[in-house]
Amino acid sequence: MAASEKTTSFDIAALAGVSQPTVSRALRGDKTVSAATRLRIEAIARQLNYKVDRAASSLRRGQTNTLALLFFEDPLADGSNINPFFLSMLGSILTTAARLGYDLLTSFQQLSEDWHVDFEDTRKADGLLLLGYGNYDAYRPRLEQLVRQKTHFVRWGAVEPGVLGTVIGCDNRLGGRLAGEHLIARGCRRIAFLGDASDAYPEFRDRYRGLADALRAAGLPVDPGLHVDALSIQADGYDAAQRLLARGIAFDGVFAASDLIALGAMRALEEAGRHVPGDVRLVGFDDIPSASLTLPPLTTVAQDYARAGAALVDTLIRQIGDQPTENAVLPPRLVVRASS
Amino acid sequence: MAASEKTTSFDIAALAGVSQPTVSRALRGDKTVSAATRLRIEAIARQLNYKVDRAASSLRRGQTNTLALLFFEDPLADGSNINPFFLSMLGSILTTAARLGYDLLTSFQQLSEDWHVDFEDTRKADGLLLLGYGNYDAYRPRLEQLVRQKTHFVRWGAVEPGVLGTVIGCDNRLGGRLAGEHLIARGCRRIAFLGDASDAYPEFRDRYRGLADALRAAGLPVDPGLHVDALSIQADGYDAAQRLLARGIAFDGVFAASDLIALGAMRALEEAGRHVPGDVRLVGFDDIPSASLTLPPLTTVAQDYARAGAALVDTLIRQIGDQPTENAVLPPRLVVRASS
DNA sequence: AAGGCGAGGACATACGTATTCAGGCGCCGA
DNA sequence: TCGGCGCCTGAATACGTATGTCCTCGCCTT
Repeated sequence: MAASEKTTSFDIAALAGVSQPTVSRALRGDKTVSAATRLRIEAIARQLNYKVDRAASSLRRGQTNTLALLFFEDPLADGSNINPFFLSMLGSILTTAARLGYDLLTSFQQLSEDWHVDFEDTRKADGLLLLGYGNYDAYRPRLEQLVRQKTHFVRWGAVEPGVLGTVIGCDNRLGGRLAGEHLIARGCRRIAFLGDASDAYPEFRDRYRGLADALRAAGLPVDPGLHVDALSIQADGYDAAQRLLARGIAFDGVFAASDLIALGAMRALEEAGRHVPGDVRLVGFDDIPSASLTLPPLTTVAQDYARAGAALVDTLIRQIGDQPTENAVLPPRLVVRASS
Repeated sequence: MAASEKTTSFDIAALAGVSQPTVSRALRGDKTVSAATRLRIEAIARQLNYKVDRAASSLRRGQTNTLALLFFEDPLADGSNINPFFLSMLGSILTTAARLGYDLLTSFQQLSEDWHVDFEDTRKADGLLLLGYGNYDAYRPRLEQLVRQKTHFVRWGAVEPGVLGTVIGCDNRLGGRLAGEHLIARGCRRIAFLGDASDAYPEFRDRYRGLADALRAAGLPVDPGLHVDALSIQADGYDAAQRLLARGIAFDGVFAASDLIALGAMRALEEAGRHVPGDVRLVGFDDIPSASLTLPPLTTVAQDYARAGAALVDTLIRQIGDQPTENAVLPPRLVVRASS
């Protein structure tokens, strides 16, 4: 314990009476090292609390065994407000990465202008995990650059033809339909949609399409007047609901493109004296932790974030290992609570 | 753009007509490089999209410019359930770290048995950030080892004499007193406390002491029968409230040691027909994002997590730089909502 | 005019590990 | 008995950067 110097593989080698390369081989499980030697080396390493130096190993091998997680979002992504839905994925991402021998670097987009090249060029990480409800059009050039650079990355988002890179996402259209069918079954006839449904936000757009599917299937009209744009933050949901109210058009149900939007809308509706669910039935999307705690508890389309996180990491690591990977669509699930 | 090889400082050097060391010095801002040379090198580097290789740099300098964030918590820390209060700190931690030139590795304790040595020995990170409401007694040996190893680490927790390492925390006793005074001012005379108040959980203990301070100052008795142990998860709060109810002792106020406990208690109380705040006034601690969304919205003692995260990172980095650091206590703030 | 001094860079090398290549040793077959 | 073939292991080296040492050149001082 006197040694204040760092323990290196040379120290282990000396004690084991072998050379440094043998130590390296033994600890990496190389089969050319005899079992007896390996066991001896492992014992000594454990005893001295020796751990392979990450930097040296990375430098030599050219890979870091680290993944970078990037929260990228348009509105207010100042870090104090990371979308709780993505935050919920953190647990399973960490667990899965650790199980596969990877560490996780966390960051968010606003922190560096060139996040799309930074992690690759500096060799900080072997691959990127992109999480966020962003403006797809705005990010497209950067994604293109990632593809050009052959950076390994997996994104959470809308799975559709021609999408850039590998994408894992949920079946947003199905989710939208579930929400719509549920509201219709509850007697709603005029269902508003809060969320930007342009191609820049394909996830929200698909949720809207799902709602439209349900409406048409029930023989109900799809009224553009009942669609209000909103980004995925609470303040935007609040504004959107107010704009909807200001239009003076009748509605008896609201499908919000995300739970955060729904929370904002809920407040605006209550402030306007429109009681939920008495006057207006409300459904959200995501099932963030707060959803079950609101007044009233929020009916929502739940995404399986545990499975999502695992799938993201799994896919990314397979991609890093140059194995073929595919986009994946996870099924959503309707969680009925009191708001509808 | 043809080069599929990695760009190195040698490439830049060749193009700039200087040696590799000069490139290194120029990019690190070394003053022995003339301004003209530096500008030339910087221009070429930018053009080639050159970035210093993290692994090589770390190996050579012996430091990584990376911090490790560790969520450690006793109950249910399976990652799917990271305490939202600590999650809320993530934003300011990321921001502050980035501003000071550090990356952030994230992990949680359950993932590795020897987290307390891993990050230091592998040189993955220059320092550790420890976040969690843990059992202090259980962790003490590990903290002692960190101190022995001279690992740089800063912990969020209770600041008190004889504490191990550097600690940033909030004034829990003051927070407890604020909660107590508020409940007393609202007319409560028999206030229950939900939370483990042993020395193993010094933060909860201090909150309890603060409550006792307030009671005594008001000339009210401190009844041990009104104290029920609970760890900081919702399920435990639910159980604790049920145990309290089962005792059959009268109470008109509840101070929960954390918001998660309060949320669980709120449900148990409602299920038992004890209306909040009509029959029982309830106050929590932390001000997690969900607190304002519950039914009724939760009165709570807010911790300034933005400031907390910044202080943690700031202190840790100063410590890494061998500058003297001190424990710090941040003032809490009472946020009055409908639950009281 | 000669010595000195400072600025600006080049040279050599260290950081700790992983891998390629070559060699030693024992055992088997002919 | 000898060549050869595996099985292990050692020697040498590369990964890309950062830094200590030394050198060169130009200018200033006396």
